[in-house]
Amino acid sequence: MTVTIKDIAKLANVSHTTVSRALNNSPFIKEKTKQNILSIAKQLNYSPNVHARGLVSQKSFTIGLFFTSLTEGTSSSFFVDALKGVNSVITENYHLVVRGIDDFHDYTTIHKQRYDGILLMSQSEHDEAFIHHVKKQGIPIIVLNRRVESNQVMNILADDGEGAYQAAHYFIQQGHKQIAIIEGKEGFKSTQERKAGFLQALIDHHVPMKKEYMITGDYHMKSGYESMEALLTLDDPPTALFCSNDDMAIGAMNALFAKGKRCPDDLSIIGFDDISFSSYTTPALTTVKKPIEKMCALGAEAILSVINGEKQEEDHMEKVYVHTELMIRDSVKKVQ
Amino acid sequence: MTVTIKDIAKLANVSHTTVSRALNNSPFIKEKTKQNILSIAKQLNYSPNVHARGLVSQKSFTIGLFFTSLTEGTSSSFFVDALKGVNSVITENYHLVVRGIDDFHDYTTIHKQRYDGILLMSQSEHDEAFIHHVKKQGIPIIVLNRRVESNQVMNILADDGEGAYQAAHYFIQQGHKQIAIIEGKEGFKSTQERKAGFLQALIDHHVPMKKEYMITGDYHMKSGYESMEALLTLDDPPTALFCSNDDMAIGAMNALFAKGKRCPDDLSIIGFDDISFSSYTTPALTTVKKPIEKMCALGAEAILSVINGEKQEEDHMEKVYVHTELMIRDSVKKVQ
DNA sequence: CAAGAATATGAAAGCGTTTTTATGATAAGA
DNA sequence: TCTTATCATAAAAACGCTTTCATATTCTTG
Repeated sequence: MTVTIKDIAKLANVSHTTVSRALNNSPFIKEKTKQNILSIAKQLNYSPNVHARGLVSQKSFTIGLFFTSLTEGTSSSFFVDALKGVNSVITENYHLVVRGIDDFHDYTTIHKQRYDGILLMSQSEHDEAFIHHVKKQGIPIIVLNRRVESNQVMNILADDGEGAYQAAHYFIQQGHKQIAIIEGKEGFKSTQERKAGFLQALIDHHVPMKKEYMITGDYHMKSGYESMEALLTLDDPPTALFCSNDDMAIGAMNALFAKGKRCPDDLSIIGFDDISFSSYTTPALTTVKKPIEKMCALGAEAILSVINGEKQEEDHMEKVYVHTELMIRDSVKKVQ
Repeated sequence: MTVTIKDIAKLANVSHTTVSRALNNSPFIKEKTKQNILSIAKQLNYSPNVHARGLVSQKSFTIGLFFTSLTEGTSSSFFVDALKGVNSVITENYHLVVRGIDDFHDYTTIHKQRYDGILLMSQSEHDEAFIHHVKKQGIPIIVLNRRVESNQVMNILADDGEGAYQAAHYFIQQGHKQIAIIEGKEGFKSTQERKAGFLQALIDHHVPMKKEYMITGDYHMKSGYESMEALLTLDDPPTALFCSNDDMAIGAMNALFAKGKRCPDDLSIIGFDDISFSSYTTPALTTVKKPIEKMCALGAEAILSVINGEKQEEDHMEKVYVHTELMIRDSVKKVQ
């Protein structure tokens, strides 16, 4: 039924070995023979059997794109951007497999013969066990988005701290002195880094911080909404609010509206991520853009170059930082 | 290096045949032998070589999740919901491969030995060529979201027409008579169905339709924004607006605000899809909920049952409709 | 207790490739 | 003309598994 190299061999009157070589354009084959074989293959709509090939060549032509979780803590645009980035780089004959780490009970199926390489969009330190397993299997892995301390792991990062610093700095430039923060999900590295960058800007510019101005969220809109409600009950509410992601910023904005207040007149808001909705809120949300798609494209290129033997995994061991950018829109007011 | 059934065989002092049988729990194996082999396998962290297995069993343990396009016309939440739905159903040992049809130059790599089954989240009639190819290869396929006329194809659909009908009907119930529509991307089936359902409701309730009230969008927020601007220049602007998806509804809402008008006081709006942002706009968007995740889960189950031989593809040939639901929130005002 | 039936295991073939090794044909050198 | 080097192709082995067919062992039963 399905056509194999043996079928082609028969028609071309050569051995299947010759066909294999012609298809992989080995130099030891006469040009004429090769062309003949190629044309027959095309005519028969031949497609090599991936399993047979994989069995002998020990390659799977499969790249894994893993997330910490598919269901939790990942905003959908984040997700899609990552997929697009990887997808734009890998060629047709590669399989891109998408999964969440938390889908697995154990890691026995994460095996070198199944994945030529793995991209991990990491959002939590709990991913370490997974990374360790993958490294142990000898699968090339590149961790995106979250800093991994080991210098044995390829790492591409957005400078979250820098981005948060930019946001806080912008508030200060605009004259704000009472600046609050809604933090991300506890335990996430991004949560810590953004908070740290934010606080550093306040310190550097001698802006005092109140304990009541620091609220823990979980990256969901709902928590932004609820945190905002809490802030509004304060005797001395802030004039500016930095949210650790856009979802929470939008939630917060909405809570503000629900209380009859206005943005940016009553409160200025900055988000983080620049999801596609940010430019369509009212007012349009000023936010820190994180180049997810670019990071993933870079990551995919790096992993492919390792797979194809063009580079060694060791050549990629420095941390690569991709710059964040403050997207200034309409949700911040200049005071005084 | 990697452990094979032969290694296990040696340790267990049996033939590799016996190991294979024990691992696949064949009934012809003594319980004691089997347990022994299983424990050794576990101890060695054995994981079967997918290629070897696939080569002989002609299975790939790979499910393809295809979209019309990864980059165009697909809102990100739509995307993620689909992934979640499929993912919740398939087991660990399956590979889920995600791709856009438009990523492919030709379909030679879409081959039976590479995919045990394919789920197509279809958004355009241009997908027919792909569907045809897949059918010809003998790969079980299930088309989601878009009605395919052939009764040789498994099909799971949301009743888009019904949903649009509900939306228009609700407008009419609330007393609206001047109802506009921003349509989706041209050529998409969903665009046509939603429009048809919308118009049908107007017809059934004797509400006249003006040509200027029908504007073609492309499912992106920007087109919603621009279409709204156009509507506002009309001498006799509508009091209600149905948008073919939420993204455009949000864009439209924003254009309304930009002109200093208010929703729903000056204009009532209903969207379609119920993306996660819909409940966090101000006002919260009334919209038609489309159960993407559920559809995909159903689809995945169906395809798995076919793959596992529990059902025949023929058993699934009726069109399955999943009901839409009108999510009533705050963006529609009762008039008079 | 012998003989056939039932049960448990093993040997070998085969899946479709790539790769290593062998062989035949042609060209070059003496 | 004969040997040797070069080139093009073929034969065979290997990848790790499943499955068919054969064989050894144990169990029935008259």
